Amino acid sequence: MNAPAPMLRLTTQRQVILEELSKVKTHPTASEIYDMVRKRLPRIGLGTVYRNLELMAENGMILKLEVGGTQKRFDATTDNHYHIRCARCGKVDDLEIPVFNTLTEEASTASSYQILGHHIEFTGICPECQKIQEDEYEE
Amino acid sequence: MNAPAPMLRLTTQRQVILEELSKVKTHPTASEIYDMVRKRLPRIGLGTVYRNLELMAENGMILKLEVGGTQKRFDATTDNHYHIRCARCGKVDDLEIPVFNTLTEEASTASSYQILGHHIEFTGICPECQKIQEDEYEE
DNA sequence: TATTAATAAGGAATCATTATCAGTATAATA
DNA sequence: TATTATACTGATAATGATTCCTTATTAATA
Ligand SMILES: [Mn+2]
Ligand SMILES: [Mn+2]
Ligand SMILES: [Zn+2]
Ligand SMILES: [Zn+2]
Repeated sequence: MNAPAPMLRLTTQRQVILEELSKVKTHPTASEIYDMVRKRLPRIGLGTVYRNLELMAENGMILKLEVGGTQKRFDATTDNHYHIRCARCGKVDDLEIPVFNTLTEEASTASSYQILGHHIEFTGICPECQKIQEDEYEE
Repeated sequence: MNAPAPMLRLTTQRQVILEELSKVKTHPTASEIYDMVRKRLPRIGLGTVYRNLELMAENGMILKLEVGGTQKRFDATTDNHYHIRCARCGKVDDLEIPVFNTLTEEASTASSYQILGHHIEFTGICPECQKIQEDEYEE
């Protein structure tokens, strides 16, 4: 059996991390969140940011996105939705298309895994990077 | 303008890496591939494995999977298909359901990104881990 | 209030990956 | 074939993201 989950306290640090993450739609990395939070809590440690993001993700308060790139990203919007990542600059945006709940059922019949969920990651070039590419082509 | 892409030589190392990767369906990590290849080329360096996996992925010879977990995984099957990852042991398997080509079109209309493609990652519990969980429950 | 448990901060440690570099192999060319 | 240019290897160092560890605080509870 597993140890009982410790009860989560709503510390100042935890609260500010959640507030700052909720303010943005950019799916920031841990160190980006660290920079945001540090403006309000200059003494906070990077480890604290990591620990709390991890804990909050485990408790379903936020999403931990394991998308492409070297760093994990975080999302305060917890309802299931899809993402698109720019292949050039790495930016991650939400993609506003309906979630395919049927996919999970279809996967259940096709696999011996017990399906828990799914995530779709689109890849593309963001508008800004499209412009840059056009400029490069002219040279 | 960008420098011309250097021509790829088919070195022994590159060939053996590709052959060993093609043998398995497990989506191995770089260090797992290193272990496989070392049985045939004991002097190969880990850096060589990383370098060649990267180069072959850039040239479309293999896929570099940016799925959840701490390590990248590689796949010699380059046609578009979906994956499922065990939330407990991290194993990655193919999921045999048809690819939704319509998704890319739908994403194009919903987003200002220039869509390049998409990948679906299902999450679940693999058969082996299901058994382990049952055993744990009995205790 | 005394005790216990959760948490913070800071720093060290770990792990995956990438960069550097000197020497080697291969391909192109004279 | 000899020469030259270029891609490549293997060893090692460096980097970067994340986790771990230790001590001090803080909050909850008896
Ligand atoms: Mn999102
Ligand atoms: Mn596959
Ligand atoms: Zn971009
Ligand atoms: Zn498993």
